[in-house]
Amino acid sequence: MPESGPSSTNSLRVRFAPSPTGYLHVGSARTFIFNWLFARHNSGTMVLRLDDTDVERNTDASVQSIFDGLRWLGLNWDEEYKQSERLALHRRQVDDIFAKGLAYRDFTPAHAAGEEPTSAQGAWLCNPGMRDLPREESDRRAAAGEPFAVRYRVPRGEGRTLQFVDGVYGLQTKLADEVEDFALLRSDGMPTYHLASCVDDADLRISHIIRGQDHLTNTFKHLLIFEALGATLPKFAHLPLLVAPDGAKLSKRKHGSVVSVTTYRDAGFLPSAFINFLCLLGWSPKNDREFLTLDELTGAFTLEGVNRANAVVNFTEEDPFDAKAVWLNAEHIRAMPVEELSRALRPIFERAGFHPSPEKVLAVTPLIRERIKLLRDAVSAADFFFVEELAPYDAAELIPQKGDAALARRVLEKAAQVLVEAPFEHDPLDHAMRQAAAELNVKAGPMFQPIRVAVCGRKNAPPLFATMTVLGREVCLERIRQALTKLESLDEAKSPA
RNA sequence: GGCGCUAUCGUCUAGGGGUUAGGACGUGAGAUUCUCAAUCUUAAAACCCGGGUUCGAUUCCCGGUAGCGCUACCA
Repeated sequence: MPESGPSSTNSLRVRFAPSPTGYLHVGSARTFIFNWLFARHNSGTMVLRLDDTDVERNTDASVQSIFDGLRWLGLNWDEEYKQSERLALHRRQVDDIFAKGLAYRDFTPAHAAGEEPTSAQGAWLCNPGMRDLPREESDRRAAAGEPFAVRYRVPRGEGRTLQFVDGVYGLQTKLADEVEDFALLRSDGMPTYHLASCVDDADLRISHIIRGQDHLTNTFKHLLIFEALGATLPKFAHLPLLVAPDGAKLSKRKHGSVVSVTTYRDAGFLPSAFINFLCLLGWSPKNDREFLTLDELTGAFTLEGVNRANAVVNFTEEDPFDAKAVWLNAEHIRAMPVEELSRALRPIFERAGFHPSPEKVLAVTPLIRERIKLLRDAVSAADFFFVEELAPYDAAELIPQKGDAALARRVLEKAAQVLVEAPFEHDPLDHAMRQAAAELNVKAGPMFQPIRVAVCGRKNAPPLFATMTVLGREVCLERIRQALTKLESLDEAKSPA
């Protein structure tokens, strides 16, 4: 369909515009993901723009953390901008709007953040004294160096209706008379969010603005700015908000690190699972599917599938992660090729202080992959494969529920005998051990439990023969010997009593 | 306060004028198994309230209520 040059692709362009005032939080991540999905689904362009006009609150650490989060997600973007580098354009456009008479200077001193606005009782719309200040006086005061903000002169008393069709929420209308004279430029010369955002969206030819629903009503102001700019209006689509179980908007301040993307990363979520989970919050493929790969999500994503009600991320004090996110992560882990999963697991083990060879990790991976929900679970699921010396455990664990220490000893002694000779491969081991059980006239359960505890140091572990195969003959025999010693000490402790 | 948005199991959601209101997570029970896990079967669990419209509303309309958002020289 493109008729001209090589660079001429689709004109569909979306942007993700975080402001670097904290780490990347899950709501922002979802907005990013939806934009990305929309762009890729439609072969459009994804723009990343740092909305950093709030000098006071922006930090480099935050910029870093946002990039960390985005990089982890693994979704790329095509173009990158920083608003702070585009100030000249913003100011020029403000001058333009002012020159057209669509804005005016407001010399009222700014009130401090958090301070109650002057007329809190009713809706603040404008300060007629400033709005109607004669141009000569305005110019004179400005020339005299008096600080001022520039405000948009919202049409009043004309009964004008502002409207747009939202890609998610449908037709939105509002009376212009109900929109306040919002600021375009602060008295320190910095553009406001509304101005900078619209100027850049127009300049970067953004075709679809997909963002959080908290901007739904701001959009009326943006309509006015685009009009003043003489720019073509992009399409808007607002996303339902992600909220905490108490219904409040997810905030870094109130909910802490559970809303940070890095928390999920560090706990061992797979990016694919995290993305999958976030997509299911406020969007549905409408075919009862829950587990979706990135490709499947890209193929299925449409704005029509986005719903309108806020979605709860169901975390608690005890458990910071939504159970569905955890389940999806387990699903994605199981869907991963063993080779790939083992590669993902290596750094986890390293960080925990284990340094197994890649081959060993590869051998262990299939044994634990159905037993872990988060990557970090692998440490507690597999530690006994890597330690030189088993962590101390209660000798009583060696005794099967229906049995006594004597039985445990008989079983372990028999096992020690058999294992000296038995080939260390799964099926032959299985065969040999079952035969040993038959000879002892012991059932599988009571037979294998003492051995499992001896070899793994705990009752719950992966299947015994596969585990022993990975551990190897020497380690198994040594641990069984140690278990027998433990049993003796148990007897000694008991007998004098 | 003003303006706006929203409302289906605990949570995420499907659906839509007549359905046993579907799925998933989680929870309970059972099956399987050398333990755990995985897997399978199964159970409990929802249309915010009140009016209309209609032969019939959970679905459409209006009102109420509740929640959320915006109402900054924050974004």
